[in-house]
Amino acid sequence: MTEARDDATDATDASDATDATDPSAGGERARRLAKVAALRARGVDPYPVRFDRTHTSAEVLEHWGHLEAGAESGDVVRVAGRVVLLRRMGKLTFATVRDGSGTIQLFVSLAVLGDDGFAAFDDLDLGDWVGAVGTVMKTRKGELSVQVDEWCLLAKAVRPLPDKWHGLSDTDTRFRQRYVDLIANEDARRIFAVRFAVIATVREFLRDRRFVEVETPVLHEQAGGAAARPFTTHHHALDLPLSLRIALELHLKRLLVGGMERVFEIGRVFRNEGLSTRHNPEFTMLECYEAFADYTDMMTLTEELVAECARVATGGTVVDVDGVTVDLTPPWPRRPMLDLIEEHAGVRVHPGHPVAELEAACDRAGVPREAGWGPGKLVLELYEKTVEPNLAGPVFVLDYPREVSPLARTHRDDPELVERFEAVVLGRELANAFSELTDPVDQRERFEAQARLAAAGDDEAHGVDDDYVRALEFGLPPCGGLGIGIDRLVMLVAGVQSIREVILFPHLRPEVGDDAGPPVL
RNA sequence: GCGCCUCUAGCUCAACUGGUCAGAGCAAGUGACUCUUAAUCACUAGGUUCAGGGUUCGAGUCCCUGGGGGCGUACCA
Repeated sequence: MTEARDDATDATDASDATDATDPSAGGERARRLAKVAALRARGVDPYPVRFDRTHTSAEVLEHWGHLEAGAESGDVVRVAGRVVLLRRMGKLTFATVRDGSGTIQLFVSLAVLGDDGFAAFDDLDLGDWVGAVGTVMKTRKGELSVQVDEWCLLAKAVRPLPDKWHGLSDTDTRFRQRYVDLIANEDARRIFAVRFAVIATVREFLRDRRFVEVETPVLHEQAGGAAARPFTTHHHALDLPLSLRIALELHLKRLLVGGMERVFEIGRVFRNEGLSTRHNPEFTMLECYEAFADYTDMMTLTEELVAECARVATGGTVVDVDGVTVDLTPPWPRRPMLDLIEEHAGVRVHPGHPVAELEAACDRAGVPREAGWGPGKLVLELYEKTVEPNLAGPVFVLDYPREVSPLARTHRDDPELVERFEAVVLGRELANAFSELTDPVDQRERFEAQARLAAAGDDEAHGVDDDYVRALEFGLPPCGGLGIGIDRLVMLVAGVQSIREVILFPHLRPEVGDDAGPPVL
């Protein structure tokens, strides 16, 4: 028994009263808080200001990984990380320490540190952050290690780590306390590494093609660019109702009017709708616009971009999502929507057909419909209910009804259709793109049609954006636009089924209970 | 919003049809151990079985209400 341990034990006893009301980890948190007090009493700061690190664990492996078992390099390094495993052997302790790059073993011996230093190291708990100074060596069993000459506590953890083998699997806790998930679960760290790689790849890919990254407002006077219910808020000083954006589209196209020929934005958008494995109220959207291009150019861009993300994230263009293999290698098939409906529902429809006929087609296909839907909406419903869920993909679904696409250019060959596609993978929309509508008169009419829907009670339709039409009146060059849900792209290349797995802090109902409350001291 | 499933120690999980059933592993405490690798070994402690009602001689188990989560569905161009 060392003096330090005596202090800690006494302090624990002194704070026994807190145990009964401590909501976390039984008495473990109180015990560790008592250690913090004991450290301070000895003049040790359990939360010091900084540490000079010379090497990450990966760098130690890179430079000294070749050492022979049992060899000492003689090179001194300073490493830092969280203690995730401890193996105490009496006068020798092995600690596995993890930093952002991996893990490194600390080799800690009584003979080197002396009684006090060794006893203090023995007082560490799993989860504590430490900094260590020592010689790089390899144990007789061949484990690369730092033989510790000096060390210090960098941050005391007062809550215990989850099970070191089984990790943390409770989804509620994993998402609410993502920090614990990231500590405990290798797969969580992997998924977010994929996410960061995908976003970096998108930026690099588009910059290589001379797209300029821009930032546009999140607060809109009038939400537009998509069919969705916005969140609303209020600006106090201006006494102005505002909406959070539901898309990036309208501002980006204004920039093309201004002469910026290729722009993109990766930004958060917000939609006030239900939650599911595929929907989070706020999610990250990529939109890019290219002057003088049309939707066929956007198809090429899409398949190349997605394939490149998959290559960077996984090394190849064939991904596996829960046992289902998807080959993302370009080119992807391009199929008109009306052909697909004919294949899957056995009926040749067209948005130019009479409403009664299309309603009958829906009824025969067992697709529920609402009174008042126009022909375009009926055709779209037929597609979404009978075709989309069955498309393994990747596939480009081409040429949507004009009525349901108020921002897309009328099709060059068919006035009832627009030049629009969605990329579908595993029955889900991954990308949405058009040859953009550039005619200000046509655009105003489309907006007015939406405004009539809104007036009729459709809370996902929006009114006329006068400033946007004014911008078009200055001349929007012919252009193609593309939107990709980054979260869904990450899900695809990371091979996960829930959007919550790829969002660091997914939206959940408010937490109940007192575990997150103030410390009981 | 609706339907189904689920909630047991800090973590991961047990407990046949209601009947010594509140248990195990990890984590924690004590002890042994100078080459471990999820270290090992011995001992110890740890619970409002999500909350509140109810049925019963008896409820972790059955019923009701509420809460969290999951899945499906609706909504989601």
